[in-house]
Parts: sequence; C-alpha cells; structure tokens
Amino acid sequence: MKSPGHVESVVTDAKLVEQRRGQILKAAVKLFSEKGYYITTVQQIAAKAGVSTGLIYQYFGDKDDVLFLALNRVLETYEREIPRRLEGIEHPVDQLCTGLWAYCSIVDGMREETVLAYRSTKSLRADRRNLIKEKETKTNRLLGECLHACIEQGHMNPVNEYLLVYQYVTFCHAWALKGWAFRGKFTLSDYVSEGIALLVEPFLTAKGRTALDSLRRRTNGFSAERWPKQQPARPRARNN
Amino acid sequence: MKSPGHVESVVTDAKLVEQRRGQILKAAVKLFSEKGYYITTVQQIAAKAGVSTGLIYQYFGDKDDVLFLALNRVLETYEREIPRRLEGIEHPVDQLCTGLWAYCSIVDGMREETVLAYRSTKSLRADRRNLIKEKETKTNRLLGECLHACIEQGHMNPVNEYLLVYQYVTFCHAWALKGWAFRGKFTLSDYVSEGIALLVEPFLTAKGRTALDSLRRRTNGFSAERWPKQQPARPRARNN
DNA sequence: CGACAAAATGAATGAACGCCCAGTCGCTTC
DNA sequence: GAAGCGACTGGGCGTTCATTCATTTTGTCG
Repeated sequence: MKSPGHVESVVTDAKLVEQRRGQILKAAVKLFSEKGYYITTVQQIAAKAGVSTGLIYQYFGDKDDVLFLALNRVLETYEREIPRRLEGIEHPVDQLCTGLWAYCSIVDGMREETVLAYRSTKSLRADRRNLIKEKETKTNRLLGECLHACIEQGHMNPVNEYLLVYQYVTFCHAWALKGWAFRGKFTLSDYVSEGIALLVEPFLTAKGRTALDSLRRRTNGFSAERWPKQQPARPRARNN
Repeated sequence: MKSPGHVESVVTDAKLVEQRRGQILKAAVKLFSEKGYYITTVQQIAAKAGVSTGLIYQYFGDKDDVLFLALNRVLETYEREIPRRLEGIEHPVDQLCTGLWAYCSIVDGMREETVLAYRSTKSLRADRRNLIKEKETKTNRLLGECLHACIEQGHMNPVNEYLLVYQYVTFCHAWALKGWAFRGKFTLSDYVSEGIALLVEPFLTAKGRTALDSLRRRTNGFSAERWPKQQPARPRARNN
C-alpha cells in the first residue's frame, strides 16, 4: 500500500524469493492469458505452479501483486532487450529496422505475456496502472528515437512521428494479438519485412533508401537466418 | 444455451423489450468500460439503470447476455453505418478515405463501447466469442474491399493488402483506445487526414494521387466542416 | 540426535455476488 | 369493483474464492 511499485514477501532469502516468484508467475501468466485475471483463481495458480495456495501469500501480498509483477516482467524485458539488440548499430535506418525486428521477435518469444499486458492492464489497481503505462511509453520512445534520427539525418522525409511510432508499436504487438490469423500467412521474418515495406520504406529519402537496400543485401532480404536470432534471455528459466 | 446468438426475455412486449434493454445496456456499457466486466456487479448495473436487479433477469438470461448484446450493438453499428456513409461514392480512393473517416468518426461517437469491444470479447462464452469475431471480420472486409478496388483499378500500387487493412483497422480503433493521448494533440479530422497521409497516400499511383488531391480540394483538406458529419443514428436514444 | 527457525501446507473462514422467487403494483377487462 | 395479468421489486440462498492460520515439513547448527 506504500510505494505502489514494491511487493512484500514474508520469505527473506532473496535467491529463493526470485526462484519461487518466477515459478508462480510462470503459471499465473499462462492462466491469466488463457482465461483472464478474474476467472483465474489463486488455487488454480497454486495447482499449476505445483505449490500450495498458502505459499503464494508468502511471496506476494495479494492477487493484484501477482498480476503486477507479471506485467512488470514483460515490460522490463522489452526495455532491456531492445536496446541490447541495437547495440553497435550506428546507421539510423538500420537501427529503426532492427528495432522493429527486435521488438517483433521479443513479442514472438512472449506471445502470451504480450496479450496479457494488452488485455489486463485495466485490471490492476489504479496507481499501478500508471507505473505500467509509463513503462510502455518508455518502450515506445525507443522506436521513436530511431525514427527521429532517421528524419533528422535526412534518411526519411518529415512525417507525423508521433502517429507513425504508434503504428510501429501496434504493428509489433499485432504479431501476438492477431497471431492466430497472421501465423498461417507469414513467418515472423516475412511479417517484419512486409511491415518495413509498408511503414518504413515509403517515407525514406533517396539516401535512406540506399541504406535500406544495403541492409537488405546484408541481411539477405531480412531472412531470419542472417539476423541476430538471439534468445530473449529470459532470466533463469530452468526447464525446456 | 441453444442458438448462441439469441437472448431470452421473459417480457413479451417487443417494444418494451427494446426500450428496457437499451436502458440497461447503456448503464452496463458505461460500467463495463470503466471498470471491466467482472468487477461490475449486476446490482451496480441495476442501480445505474434505475431498475431492480430482478428486472435485469426479465430481459436477459444472465450476465453474459448483457455483455453479448452490448458488444453486438457496437459491431452492428459499424456494419450498418459504414456502408451508409459510403453510399453514392464511386471513386475507390474516395471510398477508401471516406471509409476511414466514417470508421473513425463512428468510433469517436462510441469511444466507451469501442474500448469495451476491444477489451472484453474474451470475457464472453466461447461460442459467442466467435460470433463477435466474425462480425469484426465483416467490418474489416468493408475497408478491405475499398483498398482492393484502389489497387485493382490502378489507383494504388500493389501492397500487402491483408497487412495494410489491419493497420487501417487499428488506426481507427486507436482513436478510442489511445484517445487520452491523441485527443490533446489532434482533432478528429486532423487525425484522419494525418492517417491518410501515412497509410494511404504513400501507396497511390500518379492516377490515384490526382484523385486524392481532388478529394482534398473538395473537402477542404479534410476539415470536419465539409465532411458529412452525420449523427451515428443510434436507434431510439431518448435523452441527451 | 535434538532443538529451533524458516518454509510450506491446505482446510477453514467470511465476504461478495449471481441468480431466484415470493410478493406488490398498476393496468385492463368484463 | 372484482378478477386477472404482466411488469417489477428486493431480500435472501447457495456458491465461489481470496485470504488466513494452525499445523507439518524441511533444513541447519551445535
């Protein structure tokens, strides 16, 4: 009830807290995203996680805490992984395209979690909803900065950046949200490169187009093989 | 439990059923979209609608029925109003742009309902979820046909239609979903014309561009005044 | 091994809520 | 004005579920 961002735990051993919370959150995310927050009962989470109901209250203050930490993990993954994948890339057009690819492929690795983040933010207590919204905005800014640099440096014609960034974000989320429709029609890398054709390419200057062509050549037409297909590096996922 | 699309009512007078359901749904939509389906109690709906809890069960079989009819109304409004606004418009580019405008302005008139449709479809019983999804698809097809005609008749270069239509749809929905962020920055008609600049204009052929220019001249740069700003014609809304 | 603490259990609790139904009200018919 | 009828009311039943806590298990250290 004090700082909205903190979650109390009765258990003191930090290592154990981390491990147990991971175990419980993994089960919770699956259930929440399948059936929704309110339908899922704490007993179901406990059963799926292989622990007792009481144990959950040793590691979380209440059910809302569970949702909050679940959402928080998703957004922190974005915030951590996207910059990591952009490291060492200098050219703004490369950055933008790689940013889109990174975002989409992280989404791909966390489809359930992404859907959850989309659908369940409103189920959080109001003070926490704002924390989550801020993190969302921070992620958007990552793509926004890439876009801005493209325009600033004359690779792209001036456009309504605000709106276009929003299109980028929904495009990436859509891979999770409408996955049932898209995944039959595209591979992930097709999806990204089609997206780039629709949402990046049309706005490039001649200079920018040259850069995109070069990127395409280097990455073999955005085929997955040549792209850095790193694992999302989920922290300490033990099995599978 | 028989046909998933039908909702039982104890009351026989069809006129009265229509009126009462409207009254109850209006309250329900407001509460559902503010607080979510599961948090909202039937007693709250009753209180807001100014009736007793028992009465709700005279007009709906259960709580799920209330949500279903609420969502159904939203989608039926789209399905009915968009074609109505396209009537008499021949040129495909005009059709597409007017379709986007129509969709956005209907969304604008039903912001709460649109958000509800987005967030709460998963709260429906499974058989009904599909009915709703079908209606959604049908609406998307309206824009899809406009886009297809543009390409077919050489006003637009070939693009990935499937993906672009999806961008159109999310663009229109975004006006309701991210309204808190957008409404400070754009008027609705600014929003639509910026959207057209981003998602239509870049793909036009020379021929198509001429058509768009002409449309812009006729509509005064998409300013709201010159567009057909019809009321959404919500059926029998009495007060305000 | 015994003692103690930390961690884990799961049955019990109590509050909330969907739905029902016995009863009231007001209108129509004869 | 009595009788019948459909609309409407709202208190309460039965269930579900978040949360608690008395108890057991596990692990550690002397």
